[in-house]
Amino acid sequence: MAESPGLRERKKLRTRRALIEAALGLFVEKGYEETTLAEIAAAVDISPRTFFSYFATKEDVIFFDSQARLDRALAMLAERRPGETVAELMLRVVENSLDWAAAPDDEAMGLTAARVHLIMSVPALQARTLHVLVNSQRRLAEALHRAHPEELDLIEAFALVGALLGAPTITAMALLDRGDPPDQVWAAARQALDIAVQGLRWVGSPYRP
Amino acid sequence: MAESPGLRERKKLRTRRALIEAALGLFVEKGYEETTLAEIAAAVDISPRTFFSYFATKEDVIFFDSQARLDRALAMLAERRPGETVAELMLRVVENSLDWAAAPDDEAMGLTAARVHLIMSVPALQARTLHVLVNSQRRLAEALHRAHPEELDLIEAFALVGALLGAPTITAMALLDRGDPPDQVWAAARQALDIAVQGLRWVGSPYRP
DNA sequence: TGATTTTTTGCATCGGTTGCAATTTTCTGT
DNA sequence: ACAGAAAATTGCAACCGATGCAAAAAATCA
Repeated sequence: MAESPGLRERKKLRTRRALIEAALGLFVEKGYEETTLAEIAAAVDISPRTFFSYFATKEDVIFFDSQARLDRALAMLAERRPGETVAELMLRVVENSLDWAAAPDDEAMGLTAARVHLIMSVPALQARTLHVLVNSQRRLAEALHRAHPEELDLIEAFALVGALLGAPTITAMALLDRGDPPDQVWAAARQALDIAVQGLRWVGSPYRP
Repeated sequence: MAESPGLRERKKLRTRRALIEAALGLFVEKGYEETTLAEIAAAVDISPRTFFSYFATKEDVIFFDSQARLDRALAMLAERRPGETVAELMLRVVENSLDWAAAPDDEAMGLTAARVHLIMSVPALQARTLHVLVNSQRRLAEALHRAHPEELDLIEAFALVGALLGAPTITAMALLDRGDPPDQVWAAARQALDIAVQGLRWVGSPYRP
């Protein structure tokens, strides 16, 4: 057992990849809603019915790697460095995940700029993004609490993760949505993260009408 | 013009209300996905086609009041009190919006517990909730910045709103999802909000493996 | 009442999704 | 290389949500 993957799995991987690329290409070319499942299937030369043995839904072809991304973040949680506070650990995790919008087109597997743009501009995909995001935040918080239960109770973990990720996330989404260039977006998200870390008491001064 | 509403509009309001109530009842009774548009229409005795002149989508029958809620929050932004910092103002807005999960069943118009439960348990509705939430956060941040541009630049506003709302939001969603009772959820969300306000440097101590 | 405007309705259609059974492809042991 | 088991692919029918369109019904107004 554990042989090198047979023809079956190699083929399946290839088809999967082809589907992702074909779909993305079509989405970019003619829009997400305007691209039909049948077209995607045709582009890869499989029957429309077979599409659903690769992806459960049309959306999934866009979000194929969200699980892997979460796994990577969860793995980072296990590598707390000596002398590091929990907050610093989470900060590292969040920074690492900020590649989200920052990574330049990564032929291999990354979020291409085209994908980011799609995700930000199609309402159905926006909603799904947020769903993924919040699920991830939840899992992160739970893992963080489990890993260091003496330092953080569950609510504190949620608050930590929610504030730390909420600030850069909404910043990034808003700026991406308005079409700001990715590097500016990334810088703004970093800045938002810093502000969240520092706490909010500093913001502003008493109102003198 | 601006007469008392004629029969037409009264009827339309009544039908709208009936649709909301019938739909919610059916959703609770047999599940969201399992309830068909035709059934909802039949319960109110209109043709299925007519449903779409009251709500654009099936989801909308659940989210009919999200716009009003955002408007209320935006209105609060305009009422900054003397001596209040921007952060304190936002804090008040967020606290006010936390009624979201806290309000007991409100015959009049509020989010009933049943609705909260539906929203938390049906993935499509979860996604939509988040979409609404993030849009609201974005609008709030933009309004906040516009109202007090000397005190907050746009990024700071996003960070403020994102952290302040992100912390209680994810806390509430996670706890509601796991079935915690609403009053506990609300308390936890309040606590998460406090933590976000204070900033996160305090969390935990250096790691000594 | 009769003419006008708005609402409702039926119908046909489309796209995403699922269940099922038949068919084809790959794998396993010999 | 071959037969049979296992898995993947396919076509087909059906369901549901959603949309466009034109006919029918209801409300408004003169």
